[in-house]
Amino acid sequence: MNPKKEDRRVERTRMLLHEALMALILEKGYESVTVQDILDRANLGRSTFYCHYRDKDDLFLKGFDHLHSMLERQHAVAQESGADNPAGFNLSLELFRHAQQNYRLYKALVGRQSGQMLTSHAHTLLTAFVRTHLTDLCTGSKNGPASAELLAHWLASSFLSLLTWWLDNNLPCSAEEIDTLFRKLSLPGVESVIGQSLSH
Amino acid sequence: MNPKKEDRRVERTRMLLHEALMALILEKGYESVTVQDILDRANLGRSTFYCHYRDKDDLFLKGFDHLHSMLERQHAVAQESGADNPAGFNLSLELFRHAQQNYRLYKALVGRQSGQMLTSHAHTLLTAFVRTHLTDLCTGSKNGPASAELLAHWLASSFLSLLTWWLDNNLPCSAEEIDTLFRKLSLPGVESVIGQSLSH
DNA sequence: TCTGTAATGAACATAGCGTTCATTATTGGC
DNA sequence: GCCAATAATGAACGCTATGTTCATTACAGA
Repeated sequence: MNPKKEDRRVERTRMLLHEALMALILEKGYESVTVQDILDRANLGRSTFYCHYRDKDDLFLKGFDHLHSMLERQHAVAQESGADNPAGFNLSLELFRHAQQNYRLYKALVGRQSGQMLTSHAHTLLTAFVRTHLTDLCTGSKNGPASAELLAHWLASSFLSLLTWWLDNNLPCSAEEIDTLFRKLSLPGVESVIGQSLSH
Repeated sequence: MNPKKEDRRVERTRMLLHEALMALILEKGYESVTVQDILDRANLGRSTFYCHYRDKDDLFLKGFDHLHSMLERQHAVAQESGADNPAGFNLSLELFRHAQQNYRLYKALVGRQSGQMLTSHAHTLLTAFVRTHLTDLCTGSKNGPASAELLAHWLASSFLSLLTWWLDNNLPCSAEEIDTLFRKLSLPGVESVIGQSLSH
């Protein structure tokens, strides 16, 4: 019953699959990786894969939950460091830097060649994260049809748009510069809609 | 040699295929429409399809070029009506209205359920269109790494983000309202980056 | 050592794609 | 109205990839 005592073969197998997928993503891009590719790379049997995961997306997303943890951690940090940064926007620079450090992986995942799956998932995570931070800012302001939901959706799109451009153009500027650009492009719009100045 | 004198069976066949695809998109969404579905609906043979088009995307995009024509026409109108609207942004309202009129189709095409293909194509078209209008605004301004290319990319993303949200939420407000929102969100950012005020 | 559980992998069923080719239908030119 | 050129047909095929089944084997832990 103790999960730790669960057969460690399981954990090992899952790790093998995940690592094989990651390596293949770097080589071919997510979309063109096939289940058979993963199996060959990990030296595992076909049925083994389907014992653990429903399909390729499932394998990837299960391993991708660490981004969610990362967002949560960032959330906690933002909370304790007080309101020196508004609406969790400080996350953007961290993400740009992380993308810079893991350039090839990010490009394979979120670049033009990648598919819908990941971008869509990342958008969902980002939107959810930003929304929680925006809710307080939006309540009480006469923003008409502009809900926190809409703003979060738009901000996530704005961020991913710049990230994609940055990666597809092979990092033509530093993470700090692209982050500055992101803020200069996005924050004025948010301010003008919620009618409230955000400290920057 | 006169293209008009080309066998009119060709034109008819292509129209049948295109209409079948459109009808099916409304029913099942673009991604889940299969070539066989189109064939069954159009009552055409499999080989006939591949005589005319490379694959499903090809069929769709060939028929989709009318949006490109629409953009070109809009371009011409903007040219002759003078510079009363900056940067071709007057296009946005037209597109929102068109989306409202063809609600079900747009939702099937650009909504959450749709795939990458169309969104990506629309993004490319929009980016190209906006870029030509931005080039003059950007030259001569000290915008650092912010190129017209980047701004166009970002603006297209911003527009598509709002369009998607609007459609996925079943048109919670009017086309005019969502367009106003688009401008309020996007234009301040553009102004702050190119350091130049855009009319209203 | 024994026992339950995980891994195996070959075989199968399914689905969709894109091609081929011999045959049939239609059209425009005469 | 007839003919030659061209378009449409559709069944059959090969291919790739998916996801499932099941009897067998390997192994970790008590």
